[in-house]
Amino acid sequence: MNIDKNSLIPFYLQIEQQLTEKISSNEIKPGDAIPTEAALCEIYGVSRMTARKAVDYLVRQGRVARFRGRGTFVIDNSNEHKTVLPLDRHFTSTEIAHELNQTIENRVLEFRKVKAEPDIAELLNLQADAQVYFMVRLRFLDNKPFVFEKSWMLYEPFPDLSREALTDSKYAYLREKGFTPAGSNKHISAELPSNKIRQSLDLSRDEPILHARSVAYFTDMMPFEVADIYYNQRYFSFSLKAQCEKE
Amino acid sequence: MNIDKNSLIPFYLQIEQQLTEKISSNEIKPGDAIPTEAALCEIYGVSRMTARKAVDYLVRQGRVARFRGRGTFVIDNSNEHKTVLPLDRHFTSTEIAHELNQTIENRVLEFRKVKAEPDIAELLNLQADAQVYFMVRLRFLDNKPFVFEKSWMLYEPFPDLSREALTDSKYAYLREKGFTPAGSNKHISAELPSNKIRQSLDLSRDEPILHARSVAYFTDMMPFEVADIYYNQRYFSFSLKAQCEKE
DNA sequence: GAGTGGTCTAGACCACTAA
DNA sequence: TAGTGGTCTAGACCACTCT
Repeated sequence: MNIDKNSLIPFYLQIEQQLTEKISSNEIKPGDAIPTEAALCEIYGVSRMTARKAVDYLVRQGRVARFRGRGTFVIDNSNEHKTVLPLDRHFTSTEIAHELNQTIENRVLEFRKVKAEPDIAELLNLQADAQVYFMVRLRFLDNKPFVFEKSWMLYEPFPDLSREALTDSKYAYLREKGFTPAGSNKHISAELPSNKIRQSLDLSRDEPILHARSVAYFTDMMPFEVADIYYNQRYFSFSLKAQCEKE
Repeated sequence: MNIDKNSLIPFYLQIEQQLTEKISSNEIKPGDAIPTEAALCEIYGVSRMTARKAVDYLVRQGRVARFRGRGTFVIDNSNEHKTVLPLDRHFTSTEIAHELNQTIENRVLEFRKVKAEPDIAELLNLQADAQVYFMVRLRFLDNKPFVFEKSWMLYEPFPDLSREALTDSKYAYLREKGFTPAGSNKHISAELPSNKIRQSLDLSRDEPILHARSVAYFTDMMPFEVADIYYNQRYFSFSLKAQCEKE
């Protein structure tokens, strides 16, 4: 319950470690408040900026959440109550919503034709500057936003793609047109969200988020869509199956 | 090149947005230094703490890296030079190392028998307090740390498991014993690393990391290992394939 | 030695919450 | 109204790098 002011370890790190210890050991339980910033200054004999910096790290690690006017509280990080969504299945959100008996909603934030940037064009096997659709969708499961999705899709075979089709089901539209999506390759990373994505997904500025750059293809292996997908891990947990051998 | 001091948007956010814009538009290119903290104070007419806070966010987003005594530089975040490792294959690191003609090294940091905590016991279909192996490994591909792995494994069928077997290849050991790993289920999340993991993987304190809670099972679907795996996305990029339909 | 980022202080004013 | 976190200032000393 004290810091060593002669230590090489910065004050804020020492304070963070002690708070972490108290949370891990359940001395401060999920739902409980940690000491207020003023209290931390008092307890450890540091300035408020230093106390805040210690708490900053706990916030970023997702251990606590701050509420102005109320206090800073320990978060229950267990996945127990989160809905599990598979990362290794594609175009199945509608199915999953059915299985779970939950509603699904697609909100189309942007939809227009653009010239493909070089990296997108290359992934789609197009000439640079070819026309593609660009769309941004925010998707809700049970009224909770679960993905923010920017995507670039082939224009040629789908000249009549509409906002309505995207609001309904992109998968259904493609099948109607006689194309069968086969799957996608994804590259997964952990990132901090931009402001726009953070706000859309109803996240705090400081929590990291899962990001996938996905390239989807038809059964003939023709790529038809490149997407940047951001997954909301606040209410959802994302799973995948790994196999030992290639088939 | 100026901030609005009457805006409701905090100064540090305005500065961050302007820097982000300059980096995105390539006005400041990868490898270039952004203005020093003193310069930012001068340019925007703010105190140093405010200027630093703006840069803090860029650091966390992985856009820039700070070097004491030298400056703060824009990072090249393209995946072009990263080695791609599949998340949806299990126990294949040795194979992959072979394919890439790179070395693999497993450093065993801890290895002992412990009583299984309730959550681990449940996942392994054991009684609470049953004996299990607990091990921590740091694994290197081409001398770069690519995963930090804490795992709990069945003790019963493997009374002679040794540090040496873990240093060599866990997969090979299991097959020798007549057990055939079939795959694993993983839950993926984005997190900020603890100090220990950060140091092991040679990361900065501020970059988010991919985490998987994995449950591995044999061909008869018997679970044999629970693992917390942390993936280093600094030198590696992690991929997976998604299918459209269940088989 | 000059310049960089890393840490820290002791204040300040503000917006929001709860009693 | 009292207490909380959110932002901000104008300094300070330090460790490190580069020349």
